[in-house]
Amino acid sequence: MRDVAEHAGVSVRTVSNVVSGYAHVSPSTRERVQRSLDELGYRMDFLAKGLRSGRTGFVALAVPFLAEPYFAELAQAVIHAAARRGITVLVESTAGDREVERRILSGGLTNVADGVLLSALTLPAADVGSAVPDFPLVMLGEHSVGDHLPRVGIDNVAAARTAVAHLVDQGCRRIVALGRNDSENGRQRTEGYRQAMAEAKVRRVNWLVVPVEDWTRAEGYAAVQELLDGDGPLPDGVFAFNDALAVGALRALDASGVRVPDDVAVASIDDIQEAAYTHPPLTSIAPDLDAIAERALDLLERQASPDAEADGPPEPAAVEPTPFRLVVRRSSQFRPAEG
Amino acid sequence: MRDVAEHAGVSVRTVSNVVSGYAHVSPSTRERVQRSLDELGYRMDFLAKGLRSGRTGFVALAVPFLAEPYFAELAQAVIHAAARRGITVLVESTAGDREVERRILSGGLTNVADGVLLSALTLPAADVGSAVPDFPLVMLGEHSVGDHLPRVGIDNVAAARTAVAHLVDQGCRRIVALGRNDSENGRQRTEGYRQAMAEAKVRRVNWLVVPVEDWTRAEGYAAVQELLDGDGPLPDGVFAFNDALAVGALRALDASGVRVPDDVAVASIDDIQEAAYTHPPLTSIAPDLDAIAERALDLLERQASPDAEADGPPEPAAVEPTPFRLVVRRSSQFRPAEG
DNA sequence: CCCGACTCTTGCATCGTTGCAAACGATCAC
DNA sequence: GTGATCGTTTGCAACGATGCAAGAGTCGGG
Repeated sequence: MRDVAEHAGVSVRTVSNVVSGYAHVSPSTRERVQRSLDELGYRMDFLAKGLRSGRTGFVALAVPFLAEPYFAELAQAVIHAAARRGITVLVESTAGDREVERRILSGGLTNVADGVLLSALTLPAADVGSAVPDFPLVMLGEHSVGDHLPRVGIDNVAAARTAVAHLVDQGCRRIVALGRNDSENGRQRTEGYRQAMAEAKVRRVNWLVVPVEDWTRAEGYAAVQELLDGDGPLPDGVFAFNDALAVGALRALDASGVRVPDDVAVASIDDIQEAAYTHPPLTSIAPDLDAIAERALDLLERQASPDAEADGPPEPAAVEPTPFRLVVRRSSQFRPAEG
Repeated sequence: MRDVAEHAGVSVRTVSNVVSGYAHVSPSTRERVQRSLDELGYRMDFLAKGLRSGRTGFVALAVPFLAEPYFAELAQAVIHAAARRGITVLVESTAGDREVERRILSGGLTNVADGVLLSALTLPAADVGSAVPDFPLVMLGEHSVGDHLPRVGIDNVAAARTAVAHLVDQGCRRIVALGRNDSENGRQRTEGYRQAMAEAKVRRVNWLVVPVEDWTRAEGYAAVQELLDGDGPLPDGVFAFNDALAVGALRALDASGVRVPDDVAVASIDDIQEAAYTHPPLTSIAPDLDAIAERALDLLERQASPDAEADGPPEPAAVEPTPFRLVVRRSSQFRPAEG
């Protein structure tokens, strides 16, 4: 910038004014500086700007596994939404490591990013504690890790209930819930399953929740395989906690010659792009990723604004779940044999 | 840092020495400073450090679509490899926008990142020109956009040839190549297809290259649908340029009642995780993503090192393609009716 | 007992940019 | 003609860290 100033015969400060679009710069000066700028191929140093102004224009997004389609699509949505605001996204992959998530929560990314979006998969509430972080933070997906933290996501209980109710509507009675684990998300989706089953007055003996380690295709495959190998009565419906599990389940059912949806109906949550191309196409709950991304960024900006501390607890509207919809495809077109 | 110095009763410089692990600091001082550090919850400012030292510890990775599984998995591999070197990855999504890619090439990320990894999908060679960028840059995937730029990726011609040769081995004769477009990658994979067909002495009349816009599931579906609706003879093999296209193709074949692999064998390139769960499981060429990530980072580091300018053109070894292997699954188990 | 060598600590300048407030020149109203 | 006002430009300091080189203190050898 110093070079540019010299080349244009003005002060460094004036160059800064031109670059940052300050109003009171005479057209002639502006043009002259602009020419020097172009001629010398000047590029602004983000670091210095960030150091001086305290804002970097970065938002960090931490997800457990970027290679999992759901998170990849979420990241894409966030990047897109951020780009429209002139914000660049820094994507971190925590690998589901509790330690990494904790480090992020305790401010490991401050100074690098103006705000942090954390999609914590494994983080137990205990780790979060009740400390409110000293930097803008929004939790994605989890809806009760800590009530004091702003968060964005669908209502997991309602989503699960909707999916299971749909299976019930199709005539399924013996519905397996696939995917319980000790995550908050897992608990909530289990609860949604329970509610739907209770509402439908399905007899308790037909309730079955199958636990898995991770919500991956491999786990879904293994769990269903085991179920089929067992000696219990076969289910007529599978509600997978996410699409990856459902994809694994579909493969296992297919491998064992169980027909979907004729013998077993399948539905799940996430509606990743892959879901429209499975065999058969998968019925799934589609969260509005764009809405999630937009709202998350809104919340970050609100936290960053100076009057943030004035309004104490987050507004009720801020924690209202984002919308979702049920996308019905062939996997759930179950019609039980009459009689 | 000033606060810490005051709290510990030493100078700012000494605190800096402790933080950066300078050798000549007395144990007592070190411990005292360390205690103050912990007590005040000191966190180093990346920006200031970066501004002073000229290195940020960031590497930027630009891919066309993060939501495409192949790129998500590639990003995951890069993030993982970078993490082991203490490097943080900044993931950009260019949305396949030529303008965005060009901006990155002309240095839009300098100062933010120590180096840039660019996976350019659409960028024509003309845009690259022959100008060598003034910052560390490594191209991913593309293998002849500009010979002067270091690049990492598999040999696309060989990969395509291997996949097609495999289909030929299975007895396929009328093999459709699905995915030509005007990208460099597309040209190379088309060339590999041609070579394999020629080597197998397949009659020209059985060669067929179907063009598509993007390498997505939807395009793969549409292309195959159109093919089946046409009045030409049906193929007995499909070589898709990537797994996404293959997934779409499988779905279209299934929807039309064409059996895979009995009627048509399918193979493609990428071996994304999804490939093991399609119907039937998809035979695919698996590039070694970890090797790609490692080598790309190596090349960046070499460019960043001070003696980089000494050794003129990149070493031959640096441009040697990374390894890949053929993963055979059921989709290619074609056995033609005898006679 | 003094001096050099070594260890530990420190002050100053600096990276590239922007906030602040003053300086400058011109225009305007009285 | 003079003071107030406005638009335009500028110098200085600062953001938080590190490179450099010098200062303070300690030890051992001559």
